Amino acid sequence: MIADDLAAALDAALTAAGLEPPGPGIEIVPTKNRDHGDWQTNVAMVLAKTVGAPPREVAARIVAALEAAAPRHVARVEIAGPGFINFVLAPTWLYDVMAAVIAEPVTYGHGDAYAGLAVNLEFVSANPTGPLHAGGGRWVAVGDAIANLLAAQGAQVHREYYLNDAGRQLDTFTASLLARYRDEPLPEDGYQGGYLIDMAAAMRAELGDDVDAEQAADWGYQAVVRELRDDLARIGVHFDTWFSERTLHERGDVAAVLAALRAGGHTYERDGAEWLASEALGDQRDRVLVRSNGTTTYLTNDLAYHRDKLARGWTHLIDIWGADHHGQVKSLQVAMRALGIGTEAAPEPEIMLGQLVKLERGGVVVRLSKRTGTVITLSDILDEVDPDVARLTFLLQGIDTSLTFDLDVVTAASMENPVYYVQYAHARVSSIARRAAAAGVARPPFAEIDPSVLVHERELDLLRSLAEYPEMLRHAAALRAPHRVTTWVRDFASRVHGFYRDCRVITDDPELTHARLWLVEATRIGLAGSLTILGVSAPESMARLEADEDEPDAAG
RNA sequence: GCGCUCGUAGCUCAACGGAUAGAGCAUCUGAUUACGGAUCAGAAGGUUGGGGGUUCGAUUCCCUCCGAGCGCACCA
Repeated sequence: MIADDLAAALDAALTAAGLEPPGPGIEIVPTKNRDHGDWQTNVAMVLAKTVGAPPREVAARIVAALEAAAPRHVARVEIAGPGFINFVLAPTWLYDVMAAVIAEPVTYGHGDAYAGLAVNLEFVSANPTGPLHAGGGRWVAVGDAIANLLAAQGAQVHREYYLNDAGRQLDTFTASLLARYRDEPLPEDGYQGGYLIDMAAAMRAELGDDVDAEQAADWGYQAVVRELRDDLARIGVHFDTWFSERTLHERGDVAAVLAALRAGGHTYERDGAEWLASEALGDQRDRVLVRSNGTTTYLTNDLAYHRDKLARGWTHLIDIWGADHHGQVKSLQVAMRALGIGTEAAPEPEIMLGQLVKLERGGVVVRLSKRTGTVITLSDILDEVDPDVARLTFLLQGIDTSLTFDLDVVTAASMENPVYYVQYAHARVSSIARRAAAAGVARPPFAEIDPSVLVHERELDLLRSLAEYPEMLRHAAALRAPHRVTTWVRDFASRVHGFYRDCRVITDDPELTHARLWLVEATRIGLAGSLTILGVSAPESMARLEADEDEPDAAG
């Protein structure tokens, strides 16, 4: 590819000019502004200091060497601005891009940055005390997309859901369920959500009128987990493992972790409890491992859990947490290090914090709480919009920013959702292919077409986007930032629509028609590939939008 | 009080330390007897919260102030 060619040429030029080879901070990237050529490098500016000459002077030496042995496709090399070296390329470089896309219709842009890495990605993991709420959909969509991103870089990825089925919250849940079942007052800070009334009725229908506490605990837990699975299936996310916290206690994993920490001299007694000396390791303060009543804290259990994931063979752990849990990040990572796992620079687990979703309805914030009973579930959302809309809405922005999910905008006015804009682009290009086939216009083998007839700016813009796609994917994976894929595909879709408008594909000119049909195919590959990473479908056709006036009026 | 995260166009958000900070929505102007108009073209909109620093270059990194959200349990 062109990036490698340019890098090699630059490397050689630096040597020829008697300069140091490229080091950190030096980049060869596509230009943002077409006035600056097609690709650019900042090498002269970075080297200026050590060379002891002005950047433009250094650039001049490099350019002289570059011109002596110009790499393929390079039409011109220019020095610009503070010392950028700009490469002006012939369009032929883009025809190479097109060939590369066509050669890998399913995996174009994928890489091997994480080949050999076995990642355990834990996300969602909402407590099994009720249905997934609407805001939790963010972790569903983001986690699944990150898994896809990592897999596209060669990692083996395992999606895992942790069920906190051993804590006090589950007891409270059971007590609440039982209270609803017996039509008694809810316990102090019980779950007030209306869903428990429905569950109690379902339990009565299934088990009769003599359910005891133990049966209720078991049935309630099973019912909730079943519901969680169903909700996730509705949005198309599959977890490879549903891990039960109880297992850790039953197998003695928790006790084993405690023993290891004691052996390492990281624990001490105070006030009848057992503490981890975590402040000395970099935590804000020391943490309790074993309460004075003899039970272990979440931290101890979590340590056992993460150690188990590694014991199961995963070489890297990633957790996605809500930002409201950020206070626990340091504790867990520091304690893992006390167990000899991970380093300060590369902690295990890697924890991604995501800002919580703010739900609005008609511009008014809706506060959600299973406790107080205000529950808008993911399932409620999926009753109104299809999974693609829900997913892309959650993937529009980075997880560092708090996301406002306006239920009215996303549901009632869903036609404005960007997902349709992108999917429509895919439906359009698919339509062109169908149209051509119906008209008896066969696409000759790619090797037999002449791509050089593709000279329209719209056509070249499509190929430029596709040229950047692999790097974008690699970067999005490294940053665990699927919203970059969303940004890319929205921009790409915009170029597709522009191309569609200005460049008729099926014409009287067979050569142009053939080349454009292949360009359309490359475009389809880019759209479908990126949407697949996002977990959004790429439809070949869409239902025609009906004009608002055609909607049956409430008065009529 | 301590800590984490954030502050970019009217609104919602982008932007590997790079050149003139970009999109969508909303507003205003235009384009269609259609390879699907759920589209396209254009206009307008900014002291990137304030102030310092690092450097050839800062929305990005560091310090400080202001503002917002969230944590600071022998709950998870």
